[in-house]
Amino acid sequence: MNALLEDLKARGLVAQTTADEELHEHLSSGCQTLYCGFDPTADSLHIGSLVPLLTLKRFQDAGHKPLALVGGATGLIGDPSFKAAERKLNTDDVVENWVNKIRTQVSAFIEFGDKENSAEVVNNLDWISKMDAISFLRDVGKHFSVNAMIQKESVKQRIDREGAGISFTEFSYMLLQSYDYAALNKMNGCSLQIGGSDQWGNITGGIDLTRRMNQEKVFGLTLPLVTKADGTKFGKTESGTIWLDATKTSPYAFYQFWITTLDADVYKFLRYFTFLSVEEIEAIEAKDKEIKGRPEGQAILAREVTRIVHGEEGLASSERITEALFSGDLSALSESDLAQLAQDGLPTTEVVESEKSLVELLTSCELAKSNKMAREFIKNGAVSINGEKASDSEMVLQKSDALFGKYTVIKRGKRLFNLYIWK
RNA sequence: GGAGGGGUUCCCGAGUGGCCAAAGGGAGCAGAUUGUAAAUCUGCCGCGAAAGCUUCGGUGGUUCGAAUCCACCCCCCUCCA
Repeated sequence: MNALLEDLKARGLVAQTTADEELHEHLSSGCQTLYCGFDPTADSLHIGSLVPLLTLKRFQDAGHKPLALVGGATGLIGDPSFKAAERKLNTDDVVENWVNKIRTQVSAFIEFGDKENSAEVVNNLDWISKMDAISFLRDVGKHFSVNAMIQKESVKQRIDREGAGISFTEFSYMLLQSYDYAALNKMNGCSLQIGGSDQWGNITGGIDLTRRMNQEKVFGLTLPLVTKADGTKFGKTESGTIWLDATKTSPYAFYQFWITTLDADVYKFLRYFTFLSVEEIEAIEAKDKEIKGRPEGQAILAREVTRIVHGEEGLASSERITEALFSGDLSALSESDLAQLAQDGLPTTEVVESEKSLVELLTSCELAKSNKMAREFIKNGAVSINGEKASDSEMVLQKSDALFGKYTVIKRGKRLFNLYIWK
């Protein structure tokens, strides 16, 4: 039995594996090379990629060599797996730009150097772009049966479902990803591919192709799709996707995302997203069960994950804001506390006028999408100014009323804040 | 290339000339309750203070009036070649 694999299973991180017993042996017989692909579909990865990224690190910590593959080539094609509709193609330079950003991002999660198990980042454009159409069709395509490909669950809905469809471009995606595996096996001796459970079809395709092209037996392991107990989609909030890039989702917003994790999910997420041991997590859970009232799991989860993604500083600033906004009296904050909040990344809006209506203040930032919504929020009693509930929808705020003649903190709903700085 | 079916507000999906800013569901948001949970209940859910304005793939047209009819175009699906 391999300890790493046992730990992954205990964490619920193993959805499927190929040749389970042999994989145990394989991982127990020294440093193995594994890879996981990340396709550039935006200028940043989001928390959906966190599980595979952390899993690469788990393998590295156990002595294996992780390769992070950035899909410079596959990103130009688009993975159809479990996607309801054909996707728009992005241009070369857009994808290239994204590749560079994601390469940097991915690199933060694994360790580089000159050790046997030091990580590497590879780009499949390096080998796929060298291949010509004839070789692709003869050397790769010949190994695939269309009959088998259309049976794959990952493209079924696109083939069976009335109104959907799949282009040859996207249908070919599986061949490219499969070829990646064979190529990495040949070049780097890579013998394990990991990925989300939606990648099962692509991974097994790669395993088959590697056997046929290189006569090598390689393995696959998929990670579970992260789901929430209430059935809603993981990783989205009102303000959209939770990105790993601090300029797209602030460390504070990131921290808040984890704080609001459902009780029913929090211990599972601790297993998935932190490096705390399974025993430690079980102890937290047991303790939370004893005390009634607010559990500690969410805070620990938020702290651990924010630290992993945004470092100690990002965590510290997130905690400062959270502390100030949620457990204190806003009017008790000092001028320097308020300045610090702005510094820490609390959403901030500058006000140049010397007076402005509450409705306008709300719509000038993310707090309200339209005047109508702003009035609705005020009417419902959802808005408070410096901790005081606002009830007059036609209210006008003066600069002179601001805290220290400069700051106004407006809250909408239970947990959305904006700091206004009067100039 | 031929024949047929389809593109509706975030998603699914109803709507075939006025009663349609457009049923229903989901998601989302807000209030009460609470723990910055869950469950439940209530309200909101195109813009506008209102008059009204903009929206049902695109562009034109018919009509007093169009998401609904016509023409052309774009995109998707199915079958045939």
